[in-house]
Amino acid sequence: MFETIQALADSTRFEILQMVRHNEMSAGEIAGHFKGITRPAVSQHLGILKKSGLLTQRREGTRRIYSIRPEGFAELRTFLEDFWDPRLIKLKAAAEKSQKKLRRKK
Amino acid sequence: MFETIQALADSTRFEILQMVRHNEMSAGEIAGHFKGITRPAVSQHLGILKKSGLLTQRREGTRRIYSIRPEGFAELRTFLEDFWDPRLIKLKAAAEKSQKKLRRKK
DNA sequence: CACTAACGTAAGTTTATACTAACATATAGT
DNA sequence: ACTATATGTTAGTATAAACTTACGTTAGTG
Repeated sequence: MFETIQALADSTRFEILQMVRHNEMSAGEIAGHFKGITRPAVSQHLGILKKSGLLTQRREGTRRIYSIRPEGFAELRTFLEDFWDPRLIKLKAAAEKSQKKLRRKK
Repeated sequence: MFETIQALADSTRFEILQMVRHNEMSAGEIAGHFKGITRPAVSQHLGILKKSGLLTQRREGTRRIYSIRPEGFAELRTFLEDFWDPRLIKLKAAAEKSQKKLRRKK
């Protein structure tokens, strides 16, 4: 899970995900969109994204096609939903309300 | 948004969030839970978390109390929901289904 | 006002991460 | 079998991020 977050937290990898978000792309196509960064570097990023579960890869001849792995994003969403339970917001709001009341009575 | 993701992607900051998730804590209390890391380092992490919108801070005398900022997490959740639109999953699933049918007819 | 407690901040150092260059592999075509 | 294309891998380097030490600040206390 934390691995997934770390995979997201790099601007190049973030861009890659934006790129393949709708249409799957080959490693070469992806690398072609980056200027000022070499192909091997992109390849390494693809490896990290794959390992983290945010991308999947399939082979097509000599090319490797990368596409979004929805499950990876779903897991992350679920984690965030569970992390900060909205029910706690209500409890906190109630607590603050009663505190204000007490202060006013002083 | 990306700032938020980067803020999450550090193990110390991740732990801090787990700690204050349910009960707000002072900077000193938080730093006290970390051995092998100094108080100033924790303070810097708190600054990053605050700047990213995941924590809020209020003063109480000489102490600073940190607590989760629900909006920060909500924004992140929303982003992830929008990022990979679930409707696309259905489209893709449908496409694959019809492909299988075509293959069977061969 | 002097002193302490609880912090944040800044400058410099260490460590982790991204990057490059050179090499390795695998598939397709001639 | 040879060559080209598309890509991954590895070792070493450069850059960014986290950490430490020393210092600064603000609110309470005698």
